Amino acid sequence: MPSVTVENYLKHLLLLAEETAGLVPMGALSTALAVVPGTVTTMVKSLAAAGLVVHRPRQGVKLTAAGRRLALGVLRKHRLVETFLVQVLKMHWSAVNAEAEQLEHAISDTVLDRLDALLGHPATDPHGDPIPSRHGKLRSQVYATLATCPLARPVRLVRITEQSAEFLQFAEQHGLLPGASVRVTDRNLAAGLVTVQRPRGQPVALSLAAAGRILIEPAR
Amino acid sequence: MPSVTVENYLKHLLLLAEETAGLVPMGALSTALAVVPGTVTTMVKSLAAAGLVVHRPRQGVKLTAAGRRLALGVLRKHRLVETFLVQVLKMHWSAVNAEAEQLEHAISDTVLDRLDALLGHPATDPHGDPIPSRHGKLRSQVYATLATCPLARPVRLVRITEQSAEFLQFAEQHGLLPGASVRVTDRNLAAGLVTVQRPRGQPVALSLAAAGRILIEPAR
DNA sequence: CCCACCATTTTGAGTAGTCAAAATAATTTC
DNA sequence: GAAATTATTTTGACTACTCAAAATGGTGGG
Ligand SMILES: [Mn+2]
Ligand SMILES: [Mn+2]
Ligand SMILES: [Mn+2]
Ligand SMILES: [Mn+2]
Repeated sequence: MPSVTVENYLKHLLLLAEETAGLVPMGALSTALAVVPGTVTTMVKSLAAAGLVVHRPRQGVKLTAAGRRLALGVLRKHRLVETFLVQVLKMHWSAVNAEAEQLEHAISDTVLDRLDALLGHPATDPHGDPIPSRHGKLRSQVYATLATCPLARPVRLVRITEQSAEFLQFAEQHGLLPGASVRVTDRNLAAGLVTVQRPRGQPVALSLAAAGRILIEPAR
Repeated sequence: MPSVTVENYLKHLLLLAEETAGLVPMGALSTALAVVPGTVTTMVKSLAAAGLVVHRPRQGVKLTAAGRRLALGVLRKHRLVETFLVQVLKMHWSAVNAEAEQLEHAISDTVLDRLDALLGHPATDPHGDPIPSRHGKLRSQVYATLATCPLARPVRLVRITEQSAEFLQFAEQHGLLPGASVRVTDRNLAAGLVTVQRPRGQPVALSLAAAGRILIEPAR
């Protein structure tokens, strides 16, 4: 069985691959895992020796099919656990990422299946992140974001890709939850500011970076 | 925070202390943890240096107050998780010990409290094992067992201290569950055999060793 | 009292993962 | 097209466990 460390490397590699074309740079992994770059080089070489990743020195890494399979398993655990924590234990969506970070390594496939059934086989977690299927299918649709969508048109939030507890608390406070319907009333590229209006409520100002992490689809 | 290894050493030390007078011999810990004796010596010395245990060379180990406090926390997690797995996820009581062995190290105190509330603050787990309170109180009553109770009198099973999946499956098949009411009809010390009769059903034969792991109280 | 046996400890070695700091390669900048 | 900057790799060292096998210490039988 892969160690907790290996599972974390593979899962983060999968997440980074989603937002990176081609190889994931070593530095990105190093940042995501909060370890020093040299450590990543060492670990990636051993993952490569185990056939879980391909390492192109000085260029980056990517998962092999075997590595991706393992990573999807961990990600499925992560997101189902998050869903459980919110729906059954009524925890706040800003707190569950940290919890799931540990639990994803401790849950057996048996427990996972039971959890999945208990929750009614959900397709997404509390943040709108898609949950990989039992057989490793991951619905990864490309969405527009609050940073790119047309102005004034009503849009529905489908997913928040920012994990930090502070941001999620802020978002919830302003009704920016998956399913909410809003309109972008202004986008000031110079100032890097996006203004969002929801049906009944004050307008909310977001940085362009934050807006880019809120995925949407046209409403109605 | 203590590592998974340290948590396991402390928890097993607590369990072994329950069935041992005085110091726990190094060999007992070595067996319980499935590591070689020399490893236990090394680890116990480092636990002693951390103030979690007292080590009397060539005699044994015991928990300090600090070590016991930590061990009770782990045991509480273990038993609440077992209860959750049986009551909410409907798993078999013979499967949950192995699952909880991992999860006990991955659950935060926050999640634990929610779980405890969801389950209605249970006093015992599915095996009848007492669950330590949030503040580290462990009800440890001394019970008779099927190996020691008077013959022919009705007794109620309160706790099964044997954890092996095979035994628990066997026990369940013969209705030997916490709460069940039975009578010991015969006890043959020479053959090491105990015969148990339950209200409607065939008599069951148990080894003396197995019978000693089924704790009871007088019924009615 | 001594020897044999058993539990425990010691010694030496290995694996997994990590960091700090120096070396190297690739990319920008001028 | 150097020189400077930045990313990555290498090197050397450390922590936390673990095992195999040899050494040691108690105990209990003769
Ligand atoms: Mn994790
Ligand atoms: Mn999520
Ligand atoms: Mn454990
Ligand atoms: Mn139990």
